[in-house]
Amino acid sequence: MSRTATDRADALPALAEVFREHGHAGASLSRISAATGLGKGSLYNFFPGGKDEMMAAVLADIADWFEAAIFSALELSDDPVRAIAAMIRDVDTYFNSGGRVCLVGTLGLSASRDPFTKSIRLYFARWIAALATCIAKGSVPGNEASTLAERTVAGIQGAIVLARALDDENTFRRILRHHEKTMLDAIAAHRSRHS
Amino acid sequence: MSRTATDRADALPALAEVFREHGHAGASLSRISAATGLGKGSLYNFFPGGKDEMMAAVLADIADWFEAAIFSALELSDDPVRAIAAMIRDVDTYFNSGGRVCLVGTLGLSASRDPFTKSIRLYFARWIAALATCIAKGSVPGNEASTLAERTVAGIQGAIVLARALDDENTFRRILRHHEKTMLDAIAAHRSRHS
DNA sequence: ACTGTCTTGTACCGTTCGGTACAAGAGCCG
DNA sequence: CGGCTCTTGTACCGAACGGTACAAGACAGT
Repeated sequence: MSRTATDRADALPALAEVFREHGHAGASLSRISAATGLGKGSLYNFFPGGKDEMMAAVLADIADWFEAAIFSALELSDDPVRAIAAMIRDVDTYFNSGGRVCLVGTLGLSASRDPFTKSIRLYFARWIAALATCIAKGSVPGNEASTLAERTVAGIQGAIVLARALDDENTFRRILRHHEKTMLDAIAAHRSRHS
Repeated sequence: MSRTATDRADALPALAEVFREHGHAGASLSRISAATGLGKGSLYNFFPGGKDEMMAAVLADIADWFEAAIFSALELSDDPVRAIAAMIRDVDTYFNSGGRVCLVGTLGLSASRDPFTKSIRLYFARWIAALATCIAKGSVPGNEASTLAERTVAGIQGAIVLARALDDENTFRRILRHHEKTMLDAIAAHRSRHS
């Protein structure tokens, strides 16, 4: 008995990968156990609620990471051009240029999303809102900034789907770069009009 | 014993819905049996290869439908503006404004896609190619038409993800309409430059 | 070192899984 | 109506499922 002093937080990354690859239904306890290196005993010690609690913990972890690394940066920066470029770069590395799936997005597509609908909705709503306020700081009118943010987040999700289907990282990066340019162009257009 | 004279083709729509909602892993035989109204005996009579053959049949059916209803129309029409508008309309109804998931896209995201990677890649490559040739017919240069088509298909997939996550049909339609306008604008711009 | 608490491997539970076997029944041809 | 083929419900298989129980073992406090 190793008593690894492992916090449940240490298992979350491996846990997330299993859910990403196999979905909620396909992530069996044996696969989870193999991926995390934890036996059933430890798993149910850390997550008494079973698979659903594991998924909830993973979603919360993802939400925290995005909030800290992306959303707050979008809202707090006073240089929207740099903030947008940083988001695009972070998104590219996080999703591994389309090689890594967005767990929140895929979970939302499946029928087993029911207990997590609120978390899923919040994740995307928060992303769009943060990006919209960032764009709006570049003198872009609010409603235009909102639709632009919405289209960008949707484009990122679509880029993941497409890059995975075509098994081509360049597809992902190409689409990402286009959205970056579109947002920066919008800011540039409204700024020049203001001068 | 009803001897319903049912061809396996009659079961494909219900089969597709089960796979759409629950994915390959989550679509258990009991669920499939309930959704199609066919017992295990009939299912394995029609699909001796089990779940994988069912999925393959569904994918082939989907590919046929898109080829007949969308792809060929994009390529054969000599009026790209009307063809694009028709595609947008058909896509909106087919995906039920984001209420219905794209099976090919979701399958590509999961780890159980392995036996179907070729079908998945073909589906998207075909869609992008057909849309690109249609756009190119509107005097848009080939490479620009290609990236435009790629972004549109990705945008549609992302719109499904987002509309499902936010549970809002308007999100889907809004994004769809934007892509329609973008393509038509590109055609209009290059056409006017030609006159 | 002893003890009590926390952690963990393992055995085990009932259920459901994908898949097979096959007999009973339905439709068709004569 | 008698046989023959095709279809289908049902029983059944071993394996894997999610989850529980619990004893053996590892740590911390004294």
